[in-house]
Amino acid sequence: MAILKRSFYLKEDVVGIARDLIGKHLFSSAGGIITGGMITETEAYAGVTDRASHAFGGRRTARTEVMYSVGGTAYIYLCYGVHSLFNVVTNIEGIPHAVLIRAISPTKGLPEMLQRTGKAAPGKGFTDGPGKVTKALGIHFSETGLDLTAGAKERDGRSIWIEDPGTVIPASAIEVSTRIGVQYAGEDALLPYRFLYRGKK
DNA sequence: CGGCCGATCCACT
DNA sequence: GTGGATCGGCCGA
Repeated sequence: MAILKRSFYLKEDVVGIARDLIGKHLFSSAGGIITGGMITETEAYAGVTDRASHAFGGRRTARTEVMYSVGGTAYIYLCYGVHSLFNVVTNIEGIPHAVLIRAISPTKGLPEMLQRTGKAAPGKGFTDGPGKVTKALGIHFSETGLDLTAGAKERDGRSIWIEDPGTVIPASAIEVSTRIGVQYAGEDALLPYRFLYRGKK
């Protein structure tokens, strides 16, 4: 597998990147322990014109500043005071596009993921939500701003990266729908910006 | 500085 | 199906 290069993240079509991230593999290294899995659910957040985005209207705050970083940067924030949500920043520096990783299918480091989540076995509902993905991978919102293109090179004992297994996911295996939990976004809540991997079809 | 709220999850009915 | 947890960020005063 090859680590996704900067060029993958620099494209301006954030919705296309969200779709292309389905089937890629997300990895996390913490203190030498590597965990990861295939990305099976994503959502695109289209920056200043998207009411559901934290950067809507060009808002810049200490938290959202990371969204304006160069594509290939991790934007991780705390949601509901409990969950760290992991996003991939896309597009060139200055354009706050991002893709939320909502679910993965575990492929590496399963024992560690079970330990972190307090589960006995990876049944349904194991890593099928954005808060559960970060918990299983040991990702914390304090790690926002990490460079996703640095590979397994650790910074402060942590690193996060995405690899391309080279497998082609047919369009028929990807389901498109509206985003979750963004009712407040008005008509933007109706945009088809959510992608789910469906094994067969 | 005070108050409200969230790109969620889980326990409980 | 529903409501509570839980706390940083954001906004208004």
